[in-house]
Amino acid sequence: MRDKTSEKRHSLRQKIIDLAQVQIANFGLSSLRARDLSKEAGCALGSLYNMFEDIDALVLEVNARTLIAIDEKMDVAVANIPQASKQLKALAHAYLSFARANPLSWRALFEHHLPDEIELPEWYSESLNHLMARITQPLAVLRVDYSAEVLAKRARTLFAAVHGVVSISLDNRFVGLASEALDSELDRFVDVLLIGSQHQ
Amino acid sequence: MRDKTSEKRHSLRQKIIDLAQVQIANFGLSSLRARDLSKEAGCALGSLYNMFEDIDALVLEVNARTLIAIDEKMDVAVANIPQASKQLKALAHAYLSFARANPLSWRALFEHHLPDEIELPEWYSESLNHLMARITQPLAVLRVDYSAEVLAKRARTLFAAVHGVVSISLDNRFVGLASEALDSELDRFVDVLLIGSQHQ
DNA sequence: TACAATTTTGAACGCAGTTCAAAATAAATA
DNA sequence: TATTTATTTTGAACTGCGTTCAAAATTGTA
Repeated sequence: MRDKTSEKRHSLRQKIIDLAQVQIANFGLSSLRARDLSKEAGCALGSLYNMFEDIDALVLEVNARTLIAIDEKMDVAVANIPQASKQLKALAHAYLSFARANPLSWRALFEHHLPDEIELPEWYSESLNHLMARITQPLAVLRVDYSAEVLAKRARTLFAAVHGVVSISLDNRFVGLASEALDSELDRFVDVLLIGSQHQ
Repeated sequence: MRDKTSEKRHSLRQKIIDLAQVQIANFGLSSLRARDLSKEAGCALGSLYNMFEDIDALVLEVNARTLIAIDEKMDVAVANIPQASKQLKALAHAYLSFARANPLSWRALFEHHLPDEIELPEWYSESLNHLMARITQPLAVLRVDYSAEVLAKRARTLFAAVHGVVSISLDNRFVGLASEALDSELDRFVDVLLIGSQHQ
């Protein structure tokens, strides 16, 4: 009967992650409540803390899924594109497109901060690295002169820049670019980066 | 005696903003506590809510000061630089330098989110616009062909990109660029943007 | 000085994450 | 199968926080 028990545990755990994911997607990270989740999952409040160290740990699970979802979109985006520069553009647009389609899940990735001293779990960092590798690949083709080390730096800088543009545009703190304008602005931006990098 | 009262009110208000500013600078936005502040300020808990609508309003005051401080650093940074492209680089470095010197205050600017529906007060938006104008100015010199509208878009995109690079580098979520490497990486990055923009 | 208006106060409220002793359930043993 | 032991689940209770508001203190006025 051990299987039955641990199976139930596992399926409840998944159910809770599912529910948290939906909640974050629909109402944002700040709307997540331990009590709501346990009620929806049909378990006791304390059971949540049997499944997860704390709410942060649960959020990490949801964010990991978001990272995977972004990665999958990126995978599809570059699938039939042979040219490396076009691949990079496609990646940027896929990122924007995901952020637009899933703004609250996407924002949760960056809103969520672990308390100081606490490190990200390795499996989470690996997801991040995997995402970064998506960028490294086409960049390596464009800049065969880059060492692995430089390549890694440039890939992260490139990601950071695109992320910044998407981020500030979708946050409505700064008076916004109209949403339609954002596509062409991002397109042009990646062009500028590529051209600049080539002429450097 | 009316003057005495409103003067005291005003100085208590300033004192509370001062205290909140120090607290955020030293221990981050998430360490701010209404009870701590009132204790340190030597007033009752309720008095805080006579001075500020809520804690968000207080945070906005602190963030406004941070924006002003950034603006001042930028002002100094470009003071003796005639060349527009060098000014833009100097602005980027001033931004990085401020973020590095005041990481928690700087992070509070972006960590803090008002609840949905609630708009930023106009005086705050104006500070943001003022900061943006710092970038618009040299960019206008470099690209006299830009209309005012395009100029505004490009300035914001430029800011967003630089912010993204600084942001992701200082957040320790992504495996970090060594701090020394960041300066030269940012320098090169702005070069790429400028060169790319010129050749576009 | 007596009264009215204003300001300050801090106990109390609601809500949220987290804990943990007790209850329920499952496993092991006789 | 009946009994004991181990494991898991439970939810009331604890703590900490932002916020409120009736009462107290203070200030202004007649």
